[in-house]
Amino acid sequence: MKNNKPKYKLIIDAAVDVIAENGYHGSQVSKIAKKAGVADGTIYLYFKNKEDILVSVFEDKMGQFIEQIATATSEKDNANEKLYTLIEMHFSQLAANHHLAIVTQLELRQSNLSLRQQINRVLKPYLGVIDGIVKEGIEEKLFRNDINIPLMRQMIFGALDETVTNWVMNEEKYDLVGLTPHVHSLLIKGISTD
Amino acid sequence: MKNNKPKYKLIIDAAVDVIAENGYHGSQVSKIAKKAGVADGTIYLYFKNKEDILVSVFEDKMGQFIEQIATATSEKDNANEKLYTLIEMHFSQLAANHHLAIVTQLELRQSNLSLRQQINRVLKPYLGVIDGIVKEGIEEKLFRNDINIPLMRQMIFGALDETVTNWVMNEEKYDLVGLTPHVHSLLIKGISTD
Amino acid sequence: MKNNKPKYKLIIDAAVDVIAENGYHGSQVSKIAKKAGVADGTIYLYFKNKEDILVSVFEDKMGQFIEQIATATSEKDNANEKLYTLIEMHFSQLAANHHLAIVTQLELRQSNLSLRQQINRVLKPYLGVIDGIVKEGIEEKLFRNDINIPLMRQMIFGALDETVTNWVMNEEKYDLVGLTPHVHSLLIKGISTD
Amino acid sequence: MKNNKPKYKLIIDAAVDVIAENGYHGSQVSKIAKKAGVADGTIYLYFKNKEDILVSVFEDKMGQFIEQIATATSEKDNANEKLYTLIEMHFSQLAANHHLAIVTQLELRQSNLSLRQQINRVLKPYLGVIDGIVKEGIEEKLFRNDINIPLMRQMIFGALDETVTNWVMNEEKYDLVGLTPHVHSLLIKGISTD
DNA sequence: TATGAATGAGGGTTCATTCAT
DNA sequence: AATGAATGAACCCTCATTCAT
Repeated sequence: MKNNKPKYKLIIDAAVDVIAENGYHGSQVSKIAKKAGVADGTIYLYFKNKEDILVSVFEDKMGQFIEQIATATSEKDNANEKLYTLIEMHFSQLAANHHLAIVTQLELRQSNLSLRQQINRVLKPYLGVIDGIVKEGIEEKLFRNDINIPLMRQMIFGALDETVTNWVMNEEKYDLVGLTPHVHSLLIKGISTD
Repeated sequence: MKNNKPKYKLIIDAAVDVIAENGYHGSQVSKIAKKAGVADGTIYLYFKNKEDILVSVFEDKMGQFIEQIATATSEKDNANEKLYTLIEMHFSQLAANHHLAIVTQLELRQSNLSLRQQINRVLKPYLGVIDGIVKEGIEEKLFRNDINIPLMRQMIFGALDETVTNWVMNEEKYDLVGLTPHVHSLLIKGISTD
Repeated sequence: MKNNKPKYKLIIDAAVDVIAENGYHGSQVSKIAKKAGVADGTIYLYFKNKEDILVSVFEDKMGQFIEQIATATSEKDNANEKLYTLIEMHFSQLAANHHLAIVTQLELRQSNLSLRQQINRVLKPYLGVIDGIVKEGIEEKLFRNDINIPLMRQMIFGALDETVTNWVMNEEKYDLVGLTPHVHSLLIKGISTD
Repeated sequence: MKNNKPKYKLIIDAAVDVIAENGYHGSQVSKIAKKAGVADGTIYLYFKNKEDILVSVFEDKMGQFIEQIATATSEKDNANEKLYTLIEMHFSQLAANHHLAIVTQLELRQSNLSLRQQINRVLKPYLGVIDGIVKEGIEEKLFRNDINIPLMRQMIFGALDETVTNWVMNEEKYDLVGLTPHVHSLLIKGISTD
């Protein structure tokens, strides 16, 4: 219901900007309300509490993020290409959205455990996409069949996430998307020479 | 009767326990002082402020953590074995210290940027150890010579970190150390069948 | 039932009472809030910080004090009568307001330099009134033309201030306003017999 | 007893310097101890508490101040000259001792009521000296015999004190001692032309 | 006498949330 | 639906004083 309201969207977008500009701890509800052009109290007509705003930011933005990746990978023919596309889009979407990258990689991690768990819940479908690619790769005999799928998924996600975080913390000074083939190659072939 | 441990150590150890039990935001200085058996004011004879306690916890505990790994890996003969040992010890040390694992993987990440940057500073030597192993592997021709070392290091660290975080968030229900050969294998050989 | 006074005024009046009763250092913000019948946080909707309450008390109360004196003296015909009126009103206004007298003569002086300088700023117009009377007296040839005006103003203010402070410190046991003719006479004619 | 100890003196002198340099509220006991070259605890072998240090500073320094003035005035032949000498020495002693002037005129006034009352006790003898001069002047028929002596004393002290305070607050930019004849003249002859 | 490590009470201020309008 | 004034709980840190040595 609330997703259809324009104010809901106004507040979500204001929250991303405010958090990116002021940091997690500098983002008071009143500041978000001001940026969104609504009264403080209005926030509570659309969100249960402050944490709900943050979760909703993540749901909303990551929802789109994940959907884009899910759609794009589904159009590829094999697991190898799908993984490449996933990496490329993971990087390109965050590289294209400065504020969102700061919020997801740095600011939202400063939240309490409860929020972190809800964020993980939002990430579940993305992890599902990765799982699907790995499974498909095994079926296609492109990937080894002795791998622990959840573990592989963690490694892929951990590698991408750490790469993006480092890029953000280094003030986005280099070309993130350009790392795609290297990351893909390392995940596919590993580090070994043989 | 009295505790002979130096107060500095008492406070560090108390902080780990209190943070693990109450979470980052539930860890008031007074709670740490009480657990350490000292007065609130005594904390400030040994630490500049609350953030300094947290940084010191990380420096102290991670300092040992890193040193153990550095020593153990240096005793191995080649990069392959060194990487295996690094993974195994990374997992085993955190698996052996429940509270420390919670603090490093979950609670300390909820901190502000300033603290995060200090934490990264402490991690530098560990990243240096990983870099060293990768370089050595290339020299030994065990590892491919076309890999981007900082990227590889990020992927290794990201994979280990994500694996431990997931283990902690899943309430440590499975055997973390047992994942060592799988993680090692994936990093070394990648996911591909050929 | 509810108090219709604006909160700003409620807090100012509460502050005068609380400071007079508890002393400067015994006047916690929470005590002032309680006396004013508002929440602690409400104070900060009307005042920047605690010091701002104190400055505002002085501005508000002394503003009225000074205006009364300025108006009354302007209605007198010559500098001599104006000086008499100034002394009389200076004494009578403080004698009529027990709490205000304690606050201005004793408590507000226990403040830090920054507050003291702001208090001096508020007093400026009063010192200007005194200067004006002295100048007028010189023009009217009632007062000597060889006097240093700032010095004379300091002496007049110092004499009045010291007289009121002594009266307050002696628990207001005698008639302050009754001293008017003596103080006036001493300022006008000096101590000498010739 | 304690007055004979060198450490007592060391601490008193350190206190004057520390207060003049750091202000009343910036003068922690530990800072005074450090400046005096003794341990914090040693302070409490010579002084009951912090307030006692401050009272003792005033007793010690003002004791000398008053004694000098009492001696010098007693050597003059009539009340008129004695008053002149008192003003001159009041100004010159404070003008000669920058730190002491700051402490007596500004910093010590930021103290609580109890300390202020003790300071007044120390000032009593000085007020007695002024009283004596006024009485003598009346007896010598140099001064009017209809004046209220305590009031006159307040006015004299108030005038001198206000003059010195203004000089200190104006960063001692002009010649304080040079004001002596003007202040004397105003006190003796008043402001009137006749 | 002298030390200085240890104590612990005390308070200004912020900000998420509410509710009367 | 919308407002925004009002609420009040929560907490880090300082520093005068003590006391075991």
